[in-house]
Amino acid sequence: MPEGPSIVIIKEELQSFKGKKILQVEGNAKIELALMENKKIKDFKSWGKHFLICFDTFYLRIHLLMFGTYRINERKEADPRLLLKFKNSEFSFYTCSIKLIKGNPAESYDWDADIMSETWSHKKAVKKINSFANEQVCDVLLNQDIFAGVGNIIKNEVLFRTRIHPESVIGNLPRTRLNALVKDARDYSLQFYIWKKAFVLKKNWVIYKKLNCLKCKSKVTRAYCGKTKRLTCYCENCQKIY
DNA sequence: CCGGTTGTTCAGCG
DNA sequence: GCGCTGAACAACCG
Repeated sequence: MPEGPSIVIIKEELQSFKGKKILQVEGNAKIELALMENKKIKDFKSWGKHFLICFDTFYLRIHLLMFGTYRINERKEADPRLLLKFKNSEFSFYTCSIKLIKGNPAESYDWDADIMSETWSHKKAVKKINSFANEQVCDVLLNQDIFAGVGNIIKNEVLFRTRIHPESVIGNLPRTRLNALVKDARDYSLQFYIWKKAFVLKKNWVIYKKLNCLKCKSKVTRAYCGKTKRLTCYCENCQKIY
């Protein structure tokens, strides 16, 4: 479920609940559920992999982690972490992290760092990346302070699309290559969103979990790269190391 | 059918 | 206090 584009899709699917009054709250989240009863949902927001349910004086921050799921007007068999019931409708979240945070999310996030945001800033991202000169590209792409919403699939695909070896060191990347990387992180995330909505995301993967390189047909290398040690699929032949 | 994983946090250690 | 490692969480897919 959980890379940035998928969170934007959740936000869209829940739009009809905006402004509606919550009649009943259930779930095993370790928060004070009663606080939401008889309150109206002010807004839904997303920042990277965070999904936010906003109320007047607080908001819920939901992170789906690896296995989180949700349902709208239907239930899973498992106990919901959070179930919000309305007059003739409901939605629920499962196996996720939920925090209740006081205040307004507008002030607590760097919105320009969200890869899916209308206000995404390429320039700010480049500036931040330059302070990680000794880090590997595969780690920096997963840094949520720089690329909020980019996950392991987007990382793999972007590195292949830009022909950059995952273990390249930031300080060695020519400026044009760094710009291409940042631009494609944004472009591919928007593409991921379109493909995901059309249920054709997986079939459009070009390197992630592929056996052979689509371009040169050589065997795709699989390794747990960088400090993050996340599965990385890449082509030794087509992706240049800097 | 069982191992791996679209993710993050935290304890424990040197 | 730092960086690093491993555990914990927990469910679905191939």
